[in-house]
Amino acid sequence: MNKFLQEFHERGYFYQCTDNNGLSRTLEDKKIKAYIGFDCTAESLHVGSLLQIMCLRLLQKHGHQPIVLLGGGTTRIGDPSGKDKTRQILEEKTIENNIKNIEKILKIFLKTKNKNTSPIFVNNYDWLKNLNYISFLRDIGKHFTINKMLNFDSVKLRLEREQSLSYMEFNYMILQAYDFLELNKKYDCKLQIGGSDQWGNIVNGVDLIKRHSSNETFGLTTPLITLASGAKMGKTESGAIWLDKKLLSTYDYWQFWRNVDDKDLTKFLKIFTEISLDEIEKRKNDNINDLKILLANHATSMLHGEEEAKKCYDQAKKIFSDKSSDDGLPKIKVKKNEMKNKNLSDLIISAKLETSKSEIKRLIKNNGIKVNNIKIEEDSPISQINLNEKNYFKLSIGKKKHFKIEFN
RNA sequence: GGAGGGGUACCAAAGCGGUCAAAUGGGGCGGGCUGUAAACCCGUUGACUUCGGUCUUCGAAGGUUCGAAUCCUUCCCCCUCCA
Repeated sequence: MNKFLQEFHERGYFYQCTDNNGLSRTLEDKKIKAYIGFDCTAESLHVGSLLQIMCLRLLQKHGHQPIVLLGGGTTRIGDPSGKDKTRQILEEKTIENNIKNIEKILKIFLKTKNKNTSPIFVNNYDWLKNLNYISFLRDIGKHFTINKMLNFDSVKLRLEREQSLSYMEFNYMILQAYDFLELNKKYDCKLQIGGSDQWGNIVNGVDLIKRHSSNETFGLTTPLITLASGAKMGKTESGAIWLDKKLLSTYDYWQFWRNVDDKDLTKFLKIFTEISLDEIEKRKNDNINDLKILLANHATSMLHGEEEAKKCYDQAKKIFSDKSSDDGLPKIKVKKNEMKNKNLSDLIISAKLETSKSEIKRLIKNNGIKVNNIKIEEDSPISQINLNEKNYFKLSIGKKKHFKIEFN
């Protein structure tokens, strides 16, 4: 098997392929261009898209060139795959904005130095916006039979549940297939990769290209990654794990990886880091917490850089290992005169660490708030808090959130 | 178009004139145990409060009543069945 495909399998990226042997041969033959489309309904990507990003990097590693399709056109329609309801239609401006942001994030992950593997960014709005309806139906529409379309899961499931499916959404798969055709024509793109929910859309593209221009292309899908808890990758209870530090701090991103379930650890090391499989195998009996740190460091480095990852590690170490040290805690500056007659709870609210006083009371009652590592029994004036010689005190909310409150 | 059923907190779901800030489960948060894990156990889960209470909330707006999530009217939305 081709090396790219082999690693694709070994790392747990593989779910389905339209033609394993054919693809292997093609990849072996020469370096190709492959594309992955990204949904632009949110302003950023979260870790749910990270596997796709890793695929792009893997392509680069093996000398192939990734094409990143940002679906400016298709996002205007909404993919019905896996959805019970029509998505809210987004404003044009929002979509444009999302695309810019997402592109920025992807550029962090992808290598741009080597011309042969540097990613090509495309926006399908460029070719979809000017389609002529009649000629599109004649050229493209004739290759799709309703009989077959009705059998695709994205459509079938909707209909079976008697959920309405608009004609607009029904066309989504045709547009995605057309994207592939367009990329095949323009760039000789031979492969589309996507999540397993994209299988139908991808197969349609491969089919369309064969019928339309008799070119051979391939589709490859990745499994849906779930957490051991059963939750989908990306959205945790406390919010999505965004890949944008404006939405999720580097420290919290690091912590996400540091806190993965034991059962997910090896799987995640394979999928979300580029540590060699030999190395992972060799270290599999290491202390599990060290391995989690390894995962966190690698995953964070890839997105925020090694230096930032190191900072996160140091910060975590100080918070959880050397509890005595207050270095590296997030600092919150407070104006002394504004807080003169205020209680601790007022300070917490004004620093936006919590939003409600009732919540703070509850936390206090449940022993959740500490000042200088000592549980506090009740809300009390700030003036009673002992500051250390450097004019700050340490505030802890729960076991994992710690802050340095400085006065000036 | 006709006939029914329904919209309750983060989600699911009970309540069907006062004892309802609203059962129960999930989720969240906090605590315990531990390894910053999982499992388990306990507490908590509208806001404000001088801790006496006060204010806002059961699709929306009105009304009946001393009193409404609960009854009436209108409107909006969703679902099921029939055509």
